[in-house]
Amino acid sequence: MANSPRTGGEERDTVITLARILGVAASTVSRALRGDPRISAKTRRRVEALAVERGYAPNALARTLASGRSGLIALSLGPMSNPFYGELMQEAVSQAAARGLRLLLLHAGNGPIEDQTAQTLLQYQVDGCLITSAELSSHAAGICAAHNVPVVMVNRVPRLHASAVACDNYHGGHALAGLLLEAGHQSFAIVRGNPDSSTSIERERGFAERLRGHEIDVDVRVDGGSTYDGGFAAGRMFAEMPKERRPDAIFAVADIMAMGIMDALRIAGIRVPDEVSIVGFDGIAQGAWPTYSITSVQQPTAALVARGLDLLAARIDRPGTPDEVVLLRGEMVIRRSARLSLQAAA
Amino acid sequence: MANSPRTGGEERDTVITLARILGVAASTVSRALRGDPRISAKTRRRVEALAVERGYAPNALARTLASGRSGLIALSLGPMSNPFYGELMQEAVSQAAARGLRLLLLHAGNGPIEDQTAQTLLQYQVDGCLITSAELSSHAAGICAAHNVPVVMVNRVPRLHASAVACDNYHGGHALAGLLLEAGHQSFAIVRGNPDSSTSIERERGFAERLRGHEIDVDVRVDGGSTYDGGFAAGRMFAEMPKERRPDAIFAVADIMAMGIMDALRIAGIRVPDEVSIVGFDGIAQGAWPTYSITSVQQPTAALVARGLDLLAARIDRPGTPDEVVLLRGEMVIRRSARLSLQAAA
DNA sequence: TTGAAAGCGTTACCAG
DNA sequence: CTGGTAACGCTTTCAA
Repeated sequence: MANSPRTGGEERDTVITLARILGVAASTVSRALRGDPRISAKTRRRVEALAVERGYAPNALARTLASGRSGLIALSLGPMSNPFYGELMQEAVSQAAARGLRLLLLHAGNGPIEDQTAQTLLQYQVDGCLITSAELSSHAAGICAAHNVPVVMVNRVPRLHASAVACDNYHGGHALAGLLLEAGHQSFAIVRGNPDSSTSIERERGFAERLRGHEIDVDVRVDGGSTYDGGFAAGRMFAEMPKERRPDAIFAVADIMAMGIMDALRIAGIRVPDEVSIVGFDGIAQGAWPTYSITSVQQPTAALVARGLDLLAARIDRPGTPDEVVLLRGEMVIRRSARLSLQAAA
Repeated sequence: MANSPRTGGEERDTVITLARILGVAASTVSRALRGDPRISAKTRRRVEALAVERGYAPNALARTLASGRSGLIALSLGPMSNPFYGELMQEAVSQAAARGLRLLLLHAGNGPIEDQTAQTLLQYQVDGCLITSAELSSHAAGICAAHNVPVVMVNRVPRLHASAVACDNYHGGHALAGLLLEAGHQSFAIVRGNPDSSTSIERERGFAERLRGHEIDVDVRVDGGSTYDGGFAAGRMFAEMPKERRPDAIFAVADIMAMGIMDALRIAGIRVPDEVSIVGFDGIAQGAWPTYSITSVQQPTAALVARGLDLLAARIDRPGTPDEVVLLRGEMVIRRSARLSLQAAA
């Protein structure tokens, strides 16, 4: 006798329990419960009724062992200090549940996913990985590839083989630059996030190229590390510049940095958008707070997650399916942190 | 042949693979890998060496099936719009990993945990549940109890049978009231969170009782729903009150609401702390931002999670272990949103 | 100290 | 349409 389940609790029902009660085979119960079309409607109803009556829940682990499918998706999240990841997570939890998938939380925070963590992927037989931002170590990525565990990156386009869903960052940056140009801005700054993430790079590229189309260069480029503090530091730097040399429009590649910048400027007594226009990216809820009211590009969070799960499902169901990169356009949200016309200029 | 693992990937090693290579029994490999003392040091070394060499990872699911222990902890989180839960989550992920446990994400957001979700607990044989805020439906709680799945609530003291770890909310509220009294405040308001959560109730009670000790009553009580928007609405209400009738000290039972209140007051041109003192609770990172700088009680997040996992571990290892409620004191963090002395009063 | 075999709960295959 | 049986990968009991 191998198993000694939790002492005290009543023994759980199994397919065999149900089968015995109904006088059918265990395999019949199993098939009926999964809606196998070969089972007669009558038998199916009897089985289902009994299952409900007794509160039977199939053992997902045993099922995995037998079928090779766990219904588990590994989830890795970026640092929670950026509310964007929290929003993404909530979306992921509810959408996964709706599809009958469970999320196994692998990692949250800065820094790469440790190799040791990658073991978990195998140990728990996850059907796939959903990775937002954080980089998978190449070793871990190798493990996934070797064992055919599909990987989908959300909000980042991968260097390594993996599928991805991201906002069309280039397009968003492009659009924001357009908005600022129309408002008659002359000198521009960019506050970068993580300087080697595709997200930051593409947003910057879209922005800069739109300016170049007007023969304008970005005057200042600073790294803000995708954090509030980084934004705040950048904001202080702008505040300390002599007014003539200070850019009159700033693009923070993440709203969370825009918030830091705005706070630093406010403390320095510099008025937004009267003296400086600020635009951000992500469309996090906090950006809509009245004290910030950030003009931004809203990430299509729900769609990002939905398409991410689609890609995962496709590669789970048809292992050969090639990698795919999906870009979704975000919507520009115009609020009050950037001025809209020349008249309003100082 | 039941199983058809992922097509394409090399077949994974199993205890049997290793056993065959070494010319020993599978049970020997199993025992050696788990450090069973009965295995000779020499055999153990050989097994370990081979396991490392081949990157062998035991199948956690098969292990669960045989042993009854999954190493899985179900995690349920409150709404991510309150950064406190994000902080708690990061802490939970890293501490769980350090203990060799994995987190299965059950739920995140407002609203109770659905009954259907509770099925997951059984299906995946979780060893225990860590629940922050959100209420477990009584049906779900019943399921846990019947199957002896230990439940620990973090940041909330349960009505139902379950263990709990929380900040000493009463004490925190008490301390904050003391601070405001010392500063010479005369009239007080409380902005409640979720009016029937133990968290909100205890914070309010501690605060009010300290005032009562000085024969002072709380003048205004409003519900803020533990959200920024709720705080903002409350702040607007305060701003609209005639100055003579306006409380000169406000206790928001959550920092996130304090932020909303402060923004509303700032917009109305009311100066903090010169005209009104604000204190919050939780000690979230955003509260330290220079534009807010909230005087608050810092929750001992890391300790909360650590003790929570301790309680869970205890009940997993010794199923009979009785429920326990642990209260941890938070530290008061004095910043600039509340004035400190009479002089500073308007 | 080690081996052999049974069993965990499910699904898949092959008969009927 | 349904039943029987083997198999998934591991742990555990029992025997040696």
